Amino acid sequence: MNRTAPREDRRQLLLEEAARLFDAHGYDRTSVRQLADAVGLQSGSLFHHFDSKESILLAVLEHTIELMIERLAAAAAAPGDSRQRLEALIRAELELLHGATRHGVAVAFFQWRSLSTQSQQQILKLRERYETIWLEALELAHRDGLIVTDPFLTRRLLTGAHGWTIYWYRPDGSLDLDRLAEEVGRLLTRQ
Amino acid sequence: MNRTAPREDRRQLLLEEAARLFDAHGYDRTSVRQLADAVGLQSGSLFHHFDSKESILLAVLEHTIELMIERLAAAAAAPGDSRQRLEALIRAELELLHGATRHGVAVAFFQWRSLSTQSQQQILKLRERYETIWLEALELAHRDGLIVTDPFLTRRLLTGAHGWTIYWYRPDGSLDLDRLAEEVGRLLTRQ
DNA sequence: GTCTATATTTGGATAGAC
DNA sequence: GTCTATCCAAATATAGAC
Repeated sequence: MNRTAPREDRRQLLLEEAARLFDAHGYDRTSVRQLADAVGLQSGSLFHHFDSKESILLAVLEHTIELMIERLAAAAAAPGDSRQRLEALIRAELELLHGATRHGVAVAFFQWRSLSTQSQQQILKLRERYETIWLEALELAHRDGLIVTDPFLTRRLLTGAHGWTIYWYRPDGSLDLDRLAEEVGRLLTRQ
Repeated sequence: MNRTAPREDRRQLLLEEAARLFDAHGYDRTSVRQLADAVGLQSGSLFHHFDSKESILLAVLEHTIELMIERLAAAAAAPGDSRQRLEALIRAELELLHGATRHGVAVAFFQWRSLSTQSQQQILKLRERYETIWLEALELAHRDGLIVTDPFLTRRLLTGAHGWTIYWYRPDGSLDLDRLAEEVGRLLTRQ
């Protein structure tokens, strides 16, 4: 059975706890001692697994964005016309932002500035694969007359609108995620 | 002549430089030594003007949000129908984000999490006055059938879309600010 | 009101035993 | 692979002279 090896378990656990802490307090205000505590290690022991604190953030981001690409690609691959595809992507991104993956995704949206310039470039390259999926769907929607603003511009505005939901949207409130996705879709496409 | 006193000049200069540095590097990665350097002081001398590093961030935010309220209120007070008012507010917010006020406004959007919980509450109260102006305009637009999504939801999505422009929009590029504002307006209102 | 000097804490990271 | 112990740098903030 495809059971993860203990070695990978430990690393995976650390990445999850790191995502949670970086999301809750910000990368800069999270100490390596807090990270170590969260996985039941002494701070020095962390450096057996990672070269530096920054490399932990980098690993969180890489892992998270790979996952984002996977989920978004799956949503884009579902059958349907351009409207249905666009709705699927909106729904997928909101699920990434508010489902089980939320901590890592929040970090991906709002903590990348704590990386060195070099690491930022590296992450940007990864992120481009994610954005390409979006752009293809938006260009299709544009050709079909579903959206009238430029796809590139539309995506950038949408990125901000979606990312910001982290700061106000609670899926257990009166507006459920399906409904939010629907409203975003209405706003984006012909009303 | 209403000339600012030297005492106020110094404080004002520090707030401007602090906004610039906090915007460029983030509050947490800006040291008091850098702040002091930027205004030609030794680090210890800063504490004659401010109680703590956090109180500098708080002062930047208070000053900036007061200014945001002022500008937004002015835009809202201009004559015109609900569509024109909405367009004026969009334009005003984008000017705040990309004009001379941009550093402070960027800090207001993305650095508030570095404040203590108490200070965050304080800033939130101030910010509510800003948001009230938006909500009134959006409710008007909603009554006139200009927008169909809930005004409150619309504002939250718009906040994110606008704030995120910090990370990609450059007013000296091919898309000027008037044009961007126009596109945002198109997206928001009936297309 | 600014300086110099420094107290004090905390942070990331390393060394070497086990 | 983890622990203990600790190094070292950097940070915020303070004290007291000028």
